[in-house]
Amino acid sequence: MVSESTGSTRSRIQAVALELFTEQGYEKTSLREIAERLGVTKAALYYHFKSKEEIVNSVVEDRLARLDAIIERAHTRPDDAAGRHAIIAEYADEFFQHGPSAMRFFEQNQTAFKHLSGGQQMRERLFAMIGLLSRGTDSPADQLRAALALFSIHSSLFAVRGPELSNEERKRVALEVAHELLDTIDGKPPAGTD
Amino acid sequence: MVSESTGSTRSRIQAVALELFTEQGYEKTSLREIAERLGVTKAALYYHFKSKEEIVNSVVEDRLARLDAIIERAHTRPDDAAGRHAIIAEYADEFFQHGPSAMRFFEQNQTAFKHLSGGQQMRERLFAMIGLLSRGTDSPADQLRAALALFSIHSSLFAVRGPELSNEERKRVALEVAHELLDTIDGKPPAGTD
Amino acid sequence: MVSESTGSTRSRIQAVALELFTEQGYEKTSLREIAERLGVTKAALYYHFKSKEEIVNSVVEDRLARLDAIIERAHTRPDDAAGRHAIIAEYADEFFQHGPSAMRFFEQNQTAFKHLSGGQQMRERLFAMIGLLSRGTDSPADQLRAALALFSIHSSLFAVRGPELSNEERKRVALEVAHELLDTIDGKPPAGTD
Amino acid sequence: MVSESTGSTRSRIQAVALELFTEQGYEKTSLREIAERLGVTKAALYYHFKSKEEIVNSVVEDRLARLDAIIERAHTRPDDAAGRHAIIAEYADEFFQHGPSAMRFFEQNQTAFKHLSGGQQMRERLFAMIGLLSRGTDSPADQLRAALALFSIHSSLFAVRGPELSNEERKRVALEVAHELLDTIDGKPPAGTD
DNA sequence: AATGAATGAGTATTCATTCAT
DNA sequence: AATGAATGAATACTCATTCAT
Repeated sequence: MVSESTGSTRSRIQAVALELFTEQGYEKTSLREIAERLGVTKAALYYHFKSKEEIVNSVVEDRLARLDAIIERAHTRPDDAAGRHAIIAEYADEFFQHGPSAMRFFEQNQTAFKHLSGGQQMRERLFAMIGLLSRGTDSPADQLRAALALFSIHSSLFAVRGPELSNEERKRVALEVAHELLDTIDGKPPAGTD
Repeated sequence: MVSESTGSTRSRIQAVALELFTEQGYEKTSLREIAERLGVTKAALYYHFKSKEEIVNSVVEDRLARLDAIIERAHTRPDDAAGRHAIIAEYADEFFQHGPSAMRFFEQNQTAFKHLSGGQQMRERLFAMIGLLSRGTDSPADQLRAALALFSIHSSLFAVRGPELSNEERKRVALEVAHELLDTIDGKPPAGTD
Repeated sequence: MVSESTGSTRSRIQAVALELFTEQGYEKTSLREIAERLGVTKAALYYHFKSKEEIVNSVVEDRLARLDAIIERAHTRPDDAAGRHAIIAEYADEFFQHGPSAMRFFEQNQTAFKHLSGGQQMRERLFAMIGLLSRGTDSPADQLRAALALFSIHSSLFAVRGPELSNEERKRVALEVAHELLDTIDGKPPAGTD
Repeated sequence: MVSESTGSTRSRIQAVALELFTEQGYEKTSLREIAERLGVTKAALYYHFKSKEEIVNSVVEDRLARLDAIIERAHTRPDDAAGRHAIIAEYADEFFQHGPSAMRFFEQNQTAFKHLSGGQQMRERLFAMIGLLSRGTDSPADQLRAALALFSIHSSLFAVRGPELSNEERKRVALEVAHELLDTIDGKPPAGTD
């Protein structure tokens, strides 16, 4: 209702939409609600985006681009513990910098995302990450370790109940646990783990 | 359109609802759709349940009861690696026996569940499980390990790409990784806990 | 707004829709308007018909059936002036009995009907009639005469300005002119025309 | 998307509008659609015309003027078969020269035209033409013959199925049939009608 | 001569729910 | 144990139109 005219209308729509979609879910959030929060009419949303789905896609788009960059660099890294550490570290940096909101958005809307083009691309990227973290092994256990290493980053936000943990601390903890998981991959644990 | 009339109408409603809610999400699934699949009218659903939410709750209810049993038994177990193994093993048994559908249902509908009483209870139980798996430690890393041990069970269904893995094999893999995580908890191997 | 409960709701919807579609056009007539005239809600319309288009189709359906019957009988008639007289007479009977409303409806909504399945079928039937009235000749002029014979029936409603003409009289006039046109077909004018 | 920039924007708008209104109907055609086809914005349309209706009126205007000229000349012609031939010939010339598009536009949008000032004027002119073609007779049958003579011109475009007929040929056929109709007018029925 | 941004009123359609039978 | 008929409130989306630039 109040229009704190920060930024162009287009990006204000994206911000409010991201927030509401995350809180209440994509389906449950109506365009009326978004418009009201911004103090504009529904028709204004349609001036900037041609459908509800397009709002989602536009929000997802730049996270997708950043993920793609990470994935590209990951391909060039050595297929060993050190390489995997580097990959997950980059992912954690991205996640804690721009990410929590976008990722929570994604996790909170899994079913909706199944049928949204932006969502499907997100899925693909995550599976690509997992694949890259478990390159060179076919072991099911290793694949699972790679997946959990990734989830370690995501989960650190809500699974760790420590009341007043900074994001920096959460990231450190998340990486610590992720490293343990990644180091077990391939049956070649680094020397000093025992 | 007419499902095989197996079981009472009431339980057929629950089964179809669970399936559709999981596939398409709670919000996206309409009572009309459920009714049509069963070959009855919407009004029939209202004979058996007094609202859409109540269908969800009734579906969740017995899983909740079983989870409660597991949690109760968990309280009596020793606060060491062996105890944790026993807890997670029981959880895995439940999950792979009745569970995948119910759990996927839950994971696919996180936002909806935030505002559904059955969902909130599910959340509580999961956090209780994580708490029990990391009893006796305040370490954030340990809490995260406990959470990931739980997610190891859930993730084994989709994160492991092995094409033709049986549920039995998935369970074994999930527990293998879960054990690694749980065994790292506390840095104080069973002895010094008392 | 007033609900003179004549007939089932379903057929009252059809009647009101036909009337409004004819007066104002299909596109210009909203379901809200139809519902209001009937004193029901829009949702009630959707209980009886699954879309706006379906209302049109259902209205057109029985006229279509009657037209088909006429066409079928027309096939069995001799391919001469007498046969053509019989065909057009039957058509005129149908038109003046049930028809004016339905036909005006059709003529007033030509563009809409192009994209409505019921409309396309109507078109087909009319062209079939024209074809049957000009069977056995390839002469363009004859085809045109056949078409105008048909339009003679339709046009008699509005083209004849005589203020207080009964439908019976209009039909007689229409058939008189139609006969002239049909009798010229095929270069075999009936004996006394020259 | 960008049309060949032939002619001023104003007349390009008229051309595209006429085309779309005829194909899809006035109501169904949106200004957005027209603007997109031209590669301009909707607001540009409003620079040239002050409303949607005004676009229609402007398109109709010059046809109206030409019709008026024909009607004026018609008044001066003798009230006999030869005079009527001259009138209909002039009308056919106009119709086949500029007309088919404009006339189809009119016929395809009858309901819309009822409430559009340009449309009402078109109606008037057509009835005036019919009146002039049946001057001097009160016979309903003659009025109908006059109307059908006019429709003969219009119908020749679609009612004659001859695949590759030129407009010139269609005109000839149309006039042949129109003449037959007009020659019967005047209460001087051919011998055998009684 | 035109655009970018927006609006107010409307559209068809869907939904969860109710209730008399 | 269920249906047929209906409702009120909502939804995504579209339209003709306006106006400052």
